[in-house]
Amino acid sequence: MSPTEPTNPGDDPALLTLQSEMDKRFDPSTYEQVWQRRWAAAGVFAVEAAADRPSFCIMIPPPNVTGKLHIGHALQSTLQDLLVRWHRMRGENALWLPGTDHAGIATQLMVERQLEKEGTSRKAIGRAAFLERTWEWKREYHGNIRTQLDLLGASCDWTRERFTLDEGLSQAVREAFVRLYREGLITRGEYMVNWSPVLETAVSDLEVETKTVQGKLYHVSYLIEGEPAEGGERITVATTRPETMLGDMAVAFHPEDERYAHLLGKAAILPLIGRRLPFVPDEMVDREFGTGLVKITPFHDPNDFEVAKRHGLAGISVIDKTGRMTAEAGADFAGLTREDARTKVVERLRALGHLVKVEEHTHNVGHSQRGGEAIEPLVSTQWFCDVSGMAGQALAAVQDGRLRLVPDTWDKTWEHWLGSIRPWCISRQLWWGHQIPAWYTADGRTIVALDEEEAVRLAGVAGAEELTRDPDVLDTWFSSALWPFSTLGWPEQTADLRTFYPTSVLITAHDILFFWVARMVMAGLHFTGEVPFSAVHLTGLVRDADGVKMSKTKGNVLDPADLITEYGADAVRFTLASLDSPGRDIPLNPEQIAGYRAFGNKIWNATRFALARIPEGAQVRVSLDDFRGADLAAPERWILSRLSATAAEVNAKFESFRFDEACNRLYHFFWGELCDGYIELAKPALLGTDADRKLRPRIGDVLLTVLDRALRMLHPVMPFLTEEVWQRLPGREAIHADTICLAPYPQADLAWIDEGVEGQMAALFETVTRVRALLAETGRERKVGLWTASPVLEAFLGQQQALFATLCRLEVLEISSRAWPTGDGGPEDLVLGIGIKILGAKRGGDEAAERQKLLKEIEKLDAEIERTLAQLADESFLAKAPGPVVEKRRAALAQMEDRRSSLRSSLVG
RNA sequence: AGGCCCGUAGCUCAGUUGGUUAGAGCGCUACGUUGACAUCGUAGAGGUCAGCGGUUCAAGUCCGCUCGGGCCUACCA
Repeated sequence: MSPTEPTNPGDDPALLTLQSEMDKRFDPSTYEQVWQRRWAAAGVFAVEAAADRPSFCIMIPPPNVTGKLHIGHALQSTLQDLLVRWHRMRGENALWLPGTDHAGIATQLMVERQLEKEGTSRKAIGRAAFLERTWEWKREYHGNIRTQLDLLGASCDWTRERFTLDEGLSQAVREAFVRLYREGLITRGEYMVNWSPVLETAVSDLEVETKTVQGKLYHVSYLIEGEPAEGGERITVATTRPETMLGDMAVAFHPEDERYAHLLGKAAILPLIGRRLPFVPDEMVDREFGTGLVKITPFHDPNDFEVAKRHGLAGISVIDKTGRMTAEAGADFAGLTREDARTKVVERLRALGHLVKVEEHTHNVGHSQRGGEAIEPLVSTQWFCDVSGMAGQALAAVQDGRLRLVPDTWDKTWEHWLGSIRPWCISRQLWWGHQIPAWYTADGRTIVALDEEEAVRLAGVAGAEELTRDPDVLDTWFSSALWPFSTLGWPEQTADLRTFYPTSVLITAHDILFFWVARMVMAGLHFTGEVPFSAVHLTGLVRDADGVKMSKTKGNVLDPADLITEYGADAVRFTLASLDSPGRDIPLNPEQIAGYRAFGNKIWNATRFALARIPEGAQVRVSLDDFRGADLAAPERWILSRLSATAAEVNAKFESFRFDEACNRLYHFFWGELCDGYIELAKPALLGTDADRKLRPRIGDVLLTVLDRALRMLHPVMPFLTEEVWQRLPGREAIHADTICLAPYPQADLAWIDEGVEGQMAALFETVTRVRALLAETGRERKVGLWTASPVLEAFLGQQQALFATLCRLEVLEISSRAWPTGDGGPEDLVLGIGIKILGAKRGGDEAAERQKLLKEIEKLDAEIERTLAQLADESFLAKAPGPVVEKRRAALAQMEDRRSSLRSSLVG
C-alpha cells in the first residue's frame, strides 16, 4: 500500500479519530499505514522554527539515495523515532529531519553498471550525459527511502527533507571548501594516495581495509656496483611485490646495522634494468626482518615515499592508474597488469640467477572497501584537508563533556583515532558529486571561488572560457560532515538554524564513527563553534539469530520490509529497541519478533476486554488527582502506584538511552502487572454483581486511566497500535490531543507511589502462587486457612478475602491471627508474613516425591540459614557493613526460620 | 603489534555506584479452554556467573593473569 496514494479516506485530517468496533482478530496491517497517512495529512510531524518551546532535533543519518533500507537502518530509525516521539509528547518542538546522501562512488557504480548492460560506458557518453543519467536514476529511486521509513512509522518532517546534492547543500559545501582553502587548511599537492585501479580514483585511508593475505616473500640478490659478476659481493633484499622493483631507486639499511655499514656510499645494481641504486641508511628499516635490507620504490610504497623524501631521491611511476605497467617500467613490461608483471619479473630473475629463494608469507594488504580490489599506493595530485587542528577540538569536546559518546567505551577509540589523524584526501576522480570549486588559469594559477563568476573576477580574466575547472569531485563524506547544519540553511543564519542547531542527539551505527561522526564534530566545531549534537548513541550491528554478520552471499539477510509485512512495524520496532543494549552487536531472531507481536495481541485484547466490561459511564481521567480522596481499594491503589513507578523508570531509561531496559519495563508493566495482575484482580468486580462492584469504587475509571497512560508510555515504541487503540478510550477527548502522538507523555506521580500497599499486594500475589502450588499437589479439596501475626496484614487479608478466594478458586477460606494446628496432615507454607494451611486435605498424588521436594527445600533453607548465622556472628561484618545491610540479613534470617519451621510441620503430617 | 568488547539457564541476552537464596524472553515439563487473548493462563524443571589468583566484612560486579570468541586501529618490506 502506497503511503502517498491520495484517494484513501485516511488522508482527510478531519477523520483522525475512528469509532468502529475492535475486531476480535489482531491484524496490524489493517491500520498501520492508514495511520501513517493520516498523520502525514494532518501535518502532525511538521514543526515551526523558533517556536516558544524547547527544541529537540535529530538529523537522520542520510541513507544512499538509490539504496534500500537494511535492518541496521531499521534499528537506527526506530531509536531515532522513539526519541523524537518521546520528546514531542513531552511538549518539545521536536524535529526529525529526513534526507538522503548522493553516495558518490556507490551511485556512480550502479549507473555505470547499467550503462555497461546497454553496451556503453561513462566515458563514451561523456560527463554531462552521465550526470543527467545519474540524476534520472536518483529521481527514480528517491521515493524508496521514504516509503520504507513510512512502513516503519517514522515521524519525520518531510517538508524539510534534504539531499546532499541539492542546491542549498551544494552551496554549503562550496562555502566550506572556500573557507578552508582561504584558511590554508585545504591544499593541493602531489602525494602518495590510496588508489583504486578499478574505480580509477583516489580513496581516503578510511576507505581502505587491511586484509591478511597469504603471499610470497621473494629474496632477490643484487650485485654491488663495481664488483665482478662472478664471485663479487652481492646483497639480498626481500620483497612481496617484485614487480615494483622496476621503480626502485635505492636500497636502505638501518643506520646502526654493522653488517651493511660498509655499503654506505656504494650502490647496488638493479637486476633486469641495470639501474644504479645508492645505499641509504634509514631508521625505518627493521634489522630483524628479512635480510635487513629494503628496496626503496618511492612511488609505489608509502614508507618508501617517506624514505625517498628524507634522502632526496627521485621516483618514477611504473604502475598507472588502471593498474597496468607504464612505459617507464621498460618495454618488456609496459602494458602488463600488476599480476602479469609480477610473474614475468620473477621468471626473469629466476632465469638470470637472481632469485635466491621464495617463502610463503602472510602479510596485510590494503583493499578497497567498496570493490574489494587491492589498493595501489600511487603518487598523484590531489586535494588534501589538514584536519589536525579540528581533530584537537573534537578530542577536547569529548574530554570536557560537551559531547557525550554513548556508551562511553568509545571515548578511547575516539582519542586514539583523532590523536593520530593524518591529512584527509578529499578529491575523487569521479563525476557524481560536488565538483571542486577550483579553476585553473592558462598561466598556471589556481583560483578557488564560490562560483564561476567569482573565479573570473579573482583570476582577473575576461571570462569563464579562459578558466579550466578542476574536474574532480569531493569525497562524499565532505558533504556529510556538514549535514547537521547544512540541512538547516547554513551558511545563512536561518530561523531553522537558530532554532534547531546545535541538534540534540545523533544515532548511528558504530562503524561510521570516523567516516562520519568525527568529521561532523570537526566540521561543526570549526564552522559553527559548537558541537553539532551533544550526544551520540552508537548502536551495534544487527546480526542474524546465530550472531553471524548478515551478507547477501551468506543469504542470511533479513529485509525490514518483509519483517514488517509478517509481524507488523510495531513488533519489529519493539524487538529492535529492546535488543539495543550498549556496546554489543544485536542478534536478531524472527521468533523474538513473533513474541513481541504477541505482545501487541495482548495489548489489543486487554483493551477490548476493558472496553467491553467497564461499567457504564467510566472515563479516562486526565489527572490522577481525580482519584484523590476517593475510597480506592487496595488493587486500585496498587496499580496506580505501579503506574507511577513505571513512568518514573521509563522516562529515566529513555533519558539515558537505555531503550532495552525501558522496553523491558513497559513489557512487564503491561503484561505482568496490568494484565496478569490488575485485570485479573478487577475481574471479580467487573464481571460480578453490583454488590461486588460497590467494594471497588472507581474501578472502571482506574482501569481506563491506567490503560490510557500505559498506551501513551508505549507510544514511542509502538506508535501504530497505541494510536489505533487509544482513539477508542472513552474520555480521552479530555486530554485535548487529536492524536496520541501529541498527547502528553506520562510522568511519575510520586504521590501515588505507595510502598505499604505494594508490600501487601506482593504478599497477596505470593500467597496466591503458593496456594495454587499447594492445591495442585494436594488434590481437589479447596479449603485453605491463612494466618498472620501482623494486624495490618490480617485486616488487609480480611478485605481481600473474596478476591483471594476467587483467584485461587477456593471453596473455603478462613483467616486467623494464629497459626493453624499442625499434625493434621495438611501441608503448610509461610511467605512474606502470611502462613498458609491446606485445611483437612489429604495429600494426593505421589507422596514420596512431595516429601522429597519438601526435604530438598528445607535442606536449601538449612544451608542458607547457616550461612546467614555465620555472617551475623562475624564481628567484622557487624562492625563494617552498613546498618541497613545487617538489618536486612537479620530480617531475612527470621523469615527463613519461620518458613523452615512451617515446612517442617508440613513434613510431619 | 597496539587498543576495545564479550564469555551468566538448552538458545539469545539483562544484571545501574560491590550488599538477601543471580533474572527475562524463547524453548522444555505438567495441568488448564463456553467468558479479552491458545498470539492465552497456572505451576514447575533448568546456572560451581569461562578458569585461576587477589582486594574486601561481602565479588557475577573491582584488580591481575590464563583460556576461548569477536571487533577496531597500524607503514614490517
